[in-house]
Amino acid sequence: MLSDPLGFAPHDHAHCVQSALAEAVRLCAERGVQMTPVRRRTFEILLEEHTAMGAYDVLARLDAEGLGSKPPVAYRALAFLVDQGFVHRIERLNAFIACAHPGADHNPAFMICRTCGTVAEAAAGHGPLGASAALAGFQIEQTVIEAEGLCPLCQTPGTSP
Amino acid sequence: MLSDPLGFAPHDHAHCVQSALAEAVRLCAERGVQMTPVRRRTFEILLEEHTAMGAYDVLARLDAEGLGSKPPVAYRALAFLVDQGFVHRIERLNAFIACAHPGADHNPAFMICRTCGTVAEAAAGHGPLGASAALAGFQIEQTVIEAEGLCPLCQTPGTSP
DNA sequence: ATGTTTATGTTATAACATAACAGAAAGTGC
DNA sequence: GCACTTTCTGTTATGTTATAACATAAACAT
Repeated sequence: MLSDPLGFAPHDHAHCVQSALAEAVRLCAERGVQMTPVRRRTFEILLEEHTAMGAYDVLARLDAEGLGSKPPVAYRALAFLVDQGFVHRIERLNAFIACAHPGADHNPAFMICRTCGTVAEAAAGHGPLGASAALAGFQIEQTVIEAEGLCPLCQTPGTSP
Repeated sequence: MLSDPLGFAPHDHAHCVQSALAEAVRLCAERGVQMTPVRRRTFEILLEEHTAMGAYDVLARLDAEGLGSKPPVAYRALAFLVDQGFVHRIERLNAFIACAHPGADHNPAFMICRTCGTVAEAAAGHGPLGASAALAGFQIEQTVIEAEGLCPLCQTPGTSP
């Protein structure tokens, strides 16, 4: 139940929040960067929600807790978390999601359910682009790999989460 | 010179504009949809520029030609062209680019140069997600595969296009 | 010719994002 | 500790991307 590489299965959520946060704190110390209250809380919000959230949704939560009410507050915290690899940006949704594997090697791919909005993270290399890019002489630095479709639950009508 | 699957090499541009447009017109007739003046001109602009353009950039061009000055005009034309597979949306850039292979089977991947902004289209299946998705029971409908990095020219300083 | 579908024009606003600068807090060297 | 530097936060203002909603017009079908 704790191992959930595919993301659509249920899991021990309280545990994954705690361990991801602890790991992030550890990595920050290791890297000499600061896990400040705003950053920490932003990460916690994303971990707790366990779904992709827009920057303004995160901001609303921060605001409710007195941690900042203006867009740059949320965008800065999110940028930090993305830089550190604790959070990923989902381009397709203009949204952010807590990383399922903080600290691990990173070139994530995402599966986005168009019905329920669930986003699951999967591992990916640089995908099929590796070969094309090598041929073209293109030097890949980052890849965005996102699939949209139907999650297992939403494929059988009436069972959407 | 006419065959340019990788996109970074030079090619006969006037020819590719004409043939892509003719092919699109043919496909519209075949599909019973209308290639109206706004849609046609929008496609031509993207073909001529041969680069990823924001919706508002396209709109500025349409406006200059008296074809429409309000955002929905551009967004509607672009949505139509994307639906028909004549144009692709580059999520990473919030931009649109004319398709290099109109009518062909489609699950394109893109290589985006962060220095010069050139975008090249490559073929891709559903990428590495096919396997993960199958395992997870996720039904893929569409994929976004975009790589950001340095194109061949921009890797050697001083030679950026 | 009349009704139906499809496309365009326009207003207004929503949603997403950042530049730029002022002030506060944390870390550094002495 | 104190001065200095770097980093983070607060705020104003604005820029950029995108769509809902409704009115008008053009194309198509019978």
